[in-house]
Amino acid sequence: MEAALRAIAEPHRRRILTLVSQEELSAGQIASHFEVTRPAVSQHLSVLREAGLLTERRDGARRLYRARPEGLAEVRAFVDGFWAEGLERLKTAAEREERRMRRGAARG
Amino acid sequence: MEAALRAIAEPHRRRILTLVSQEELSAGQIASHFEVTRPAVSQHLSVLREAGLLTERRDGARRLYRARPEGLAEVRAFVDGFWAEGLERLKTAAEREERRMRRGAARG
DNA sequence: CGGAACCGTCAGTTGACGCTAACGTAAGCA
DNA sequence: TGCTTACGTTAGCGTCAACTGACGGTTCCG
Repeated sequence: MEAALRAIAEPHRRRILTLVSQEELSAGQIASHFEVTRPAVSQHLSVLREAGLLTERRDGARRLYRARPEGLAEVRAFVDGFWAEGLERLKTAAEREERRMRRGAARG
Repeated sequence: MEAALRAIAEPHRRRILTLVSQEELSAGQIASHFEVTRPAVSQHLSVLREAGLLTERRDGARRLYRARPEGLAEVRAFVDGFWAEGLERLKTAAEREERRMRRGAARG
């Protein structure tokens, strides 16, 4: 999970993931969307691949990349769990508040 | 979103968030769970607070912290959206495969 | 084989991050 | 007032991350 989080914490890499989530693209096609040099994009692709967020496939002299959403499973579990806890807490707080209101109304 | 992702990419900060997601804790109580020095924890708390993942409340000489799950809204939207896209893609791929299987069975 | 296209990798630099030690501040108590 | 507790903040250091430029390895075509 650590690797996945560090990977998507970088804006370029999030854009790369978005690009290859819809269609399979080559390294050159991906690099053409950015202003940084091609080696930089290549490094980002390595980071994403080692984090399990990308699959690499060779096609002749090119390399095609595609998103691998399963790599975000742990991250999703953490964030969703945290979110659910938060909602639960807000809910119980609201209920507590409601009980207090009712007590107040009953007493005057 | 950038700040939130960078914040939760650090293991100590994830543990801090988990700690204060259940109950409100003081800086000292939080620091007692770690082996790093208290100033280090204080810095982590600052990062989390500036990322919108924490609320700070003063109580006399102490400062109480509590998780703020709403700060993860954008992160959750990104990850969940990515996950949904992936599932959809896998689903259509499976359907395509099924059609191919049926064609193969019909022809021989 | 020669050359072009496509892409990864290797130094090397710059900036940011996480940490510790030392200091400063605000609240509580004798 | 003086001491203690509870924290945040700053300066400084080591380390890592992101980037560029130069180079090397494949693949395809004439």
